[in-house]
Amino acid sequence: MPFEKSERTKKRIIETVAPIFNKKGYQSTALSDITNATGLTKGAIYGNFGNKENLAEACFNHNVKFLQKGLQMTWAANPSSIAKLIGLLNFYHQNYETVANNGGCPLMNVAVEADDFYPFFKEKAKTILLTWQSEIASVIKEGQDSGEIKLEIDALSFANFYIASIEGGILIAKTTNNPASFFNIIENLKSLVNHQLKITT
Amino acid sequence: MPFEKSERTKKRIIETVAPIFNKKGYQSTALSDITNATGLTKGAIYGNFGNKENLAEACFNHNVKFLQKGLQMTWAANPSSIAKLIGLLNFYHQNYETVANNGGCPLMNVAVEADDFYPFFKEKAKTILLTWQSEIASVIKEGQDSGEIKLEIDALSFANFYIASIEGGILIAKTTNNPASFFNIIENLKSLVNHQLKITT
DNA sequence: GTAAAAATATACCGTTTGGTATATTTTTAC
DNA sequence: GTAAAAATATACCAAACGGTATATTTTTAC
Repeated sequence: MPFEKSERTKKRIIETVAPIFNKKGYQSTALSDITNATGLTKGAIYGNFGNKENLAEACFNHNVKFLQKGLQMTWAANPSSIAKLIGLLNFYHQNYETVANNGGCPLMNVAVEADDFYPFFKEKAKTILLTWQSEIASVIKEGQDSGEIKLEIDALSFANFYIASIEGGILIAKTTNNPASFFNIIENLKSLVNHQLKITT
Repeated sequence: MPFEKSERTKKRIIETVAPIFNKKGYQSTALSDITNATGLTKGAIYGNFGNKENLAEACFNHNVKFLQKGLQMTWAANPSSIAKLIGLLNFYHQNYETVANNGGCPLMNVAVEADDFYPFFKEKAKTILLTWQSEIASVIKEGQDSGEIKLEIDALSFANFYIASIEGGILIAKTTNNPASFFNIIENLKSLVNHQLKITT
């Protein structure tokens, strides 16, 4: 079949280079980093991706996909709203090391790097962040409809707080080399979900 | 007096370049950005700072100083522990626009950029972060000693949560161009301080 | 005002950057 | 097996990078 090898090579390049972009930053990762890591030459890279920005975008999408799948799997595995919110916190806890070793949260990395100078990447980070926020908020609203979660809770406000704490927690844990401080954030959020959101009958 | 002009020029360079470093990143800010912004030549820059890294460090210190002074002023202005914790949140609220226009939280920016590749800057960010954390924790402990704050609160754990939420809040607000989402985090934290920490007689 | 010293500008250096045109190799289809 | 096509490697380009040696200007001290 045509294109088959090309697709396999593209995939291999993305998987090899995505962690490097996430660690060094998209601007600071040089073509030489890419050719060294893959063992390919510039000709091969440009033949497959056209330019550095296309490859960077493909790698960013790949980095984000891991976290998006985690949310989808958590949603699918847990019927109740409270269980979804707790389950997602468990997912982040269990995968902290993986994320940390991969260079941290790709959303945060791109947001910080692109914030003041790369409008395209910034817009992408913004969209994903808002989607994430509204997905959490929807779960809270569902819980309110089903009688699981207190009606006086502002769904969007709590979703915002939930996400901010997680992102800040990754930042602190990674910077101080102390995973426990991230786990502490997770426990604090669980406590908020169980005692501030949940209706205890 | 000798050295006087040199000191004034250094100060001017730092004040001009510090926001650029904070926005573009320390690696991605080129000497040409520096000479263009200051109107000086490379000779002048190198005469004053020796190399790019020294200038970057001086600018980072300058960027952090604003936030450190805010904490000191808040501590000095508020005798009680609860008032200190609330006062600092007010300080962050009031200065959000200033920080955002300056390129965001310098600690976050340096932590993200330096995390996986620049050990010196990463160590610096780590130290400042831990100092900040322990300063918040100390205030909480003082509040516990004076009978203002519940004894069952884990001071370090709450300090960690407090800082993480603020950092995450800045990230989200800046990325989504929505200051309100940062103010929302601030209000949530105030609520936690007033209802979870404070002893209400 | 003048000489010494300090600060700044100019002109250069080697290296690395992203990118491209072309040659070579590998894969595909028959 | 062979010819066409696709993928990769090679060799190059101009521009930008951080940095430095030296010349020029400005400031300082007397």
